[in-house]
Amino acid sequence: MQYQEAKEKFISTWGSLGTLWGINKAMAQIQALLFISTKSLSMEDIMEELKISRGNTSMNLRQLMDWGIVTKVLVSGERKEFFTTEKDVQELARIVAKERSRREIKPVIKVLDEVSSIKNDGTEKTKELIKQTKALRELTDDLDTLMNKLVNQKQNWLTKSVFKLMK
Amino acid sequence: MQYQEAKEKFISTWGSLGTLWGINKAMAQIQALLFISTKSLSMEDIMEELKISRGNTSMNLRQLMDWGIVTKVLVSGERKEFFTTEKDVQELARIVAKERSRREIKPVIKVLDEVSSIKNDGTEKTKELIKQTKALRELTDDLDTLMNKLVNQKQNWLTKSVFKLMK
DNA sequence: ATAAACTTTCAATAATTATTGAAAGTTTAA
DNA sequence: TTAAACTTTCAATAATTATTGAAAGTTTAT
Repeated sequence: MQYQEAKEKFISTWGSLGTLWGINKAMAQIQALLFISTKSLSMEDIMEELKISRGNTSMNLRQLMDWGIVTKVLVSGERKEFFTTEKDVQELARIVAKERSRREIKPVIKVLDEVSSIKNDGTEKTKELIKQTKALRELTDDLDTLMNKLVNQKQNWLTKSVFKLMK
Repeated sequence: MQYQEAKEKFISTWGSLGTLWGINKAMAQIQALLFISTKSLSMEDIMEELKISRGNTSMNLRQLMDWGIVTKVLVSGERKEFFTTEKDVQELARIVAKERSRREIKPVIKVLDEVSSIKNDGTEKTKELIKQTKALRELTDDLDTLMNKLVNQKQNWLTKSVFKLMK
């Protein structure tokens, strides 16, 4: 496999994996392209490489910047904007975990709290609803906490003590 | 908030959260309905509660059974089939984690391996591609391993030692 | 063997989500 | 101030994904 093929394979795989970390295909592909690029890229560069429209590129770059994954870089002597992504995978994971927690998990916990605190009228079905939503709330909360803790250990978090402990 | 409202809120929230654990809306809603139900339900029951068609119900129930989340139960004296879901949240998490690892994460690791093992022709861009896909491969693999380990600790895995260690 | 009771399949359709491209908006240089 | 260079916006459209419903298939009771 040569460079070009490998690059395309990486970009398309990472793109379709986007759903796993909660973002859309174009967004993931732009990030993937920047991730393996040795220099920052302009909108023009990205459009050309990924064969997507200007509008699409603009919107998805903005979203990536909202997530804090991509940043603008000023290239002296150039008028147009250039973009780069966080290059450290662990920092990337930290950002993604934090954002998903904030955007998706926290709101769900809130709803589960509301649902599990309805008045217990003593009926079987009400008891079951309360019991099960409470259990789910706790699990979701635990997973969220764990994820954030893991991911906030900036140095070697995975390969160090936690990991060994669990052998 | 009364029972009916709480129930609907739970089902719709859990349904839209489906993407977070990688399944579609109807599938997640069926699972949610079964999860808070005190007895097993027939296809008819599910169709009626969720206002979805017979075909949709049938297909999504089959998928849930493929995942190993839902099982048929035989109700004596009844000809039609009844369904129930795993009621223990931790066991549920275990199943979901295992399936997602198998269906999504493992295949990605395979591609990252292929890409990162291309011939190093010494150019900057090739070195970058190899370096970054290797880093991503390791992170993905570590997260996958960790997830599986966590989730295979059947008893109190979250609230016990791991959790305390990370305080 | 037959028919009633039930489930599955799948082509058609609907709903949702992503993408385009051109007009409007903004910034910079002269 | 003007105009060129660039970015953003958003209505229209395309692509994708989910859902329906009726025909085909299966199982069970008699």
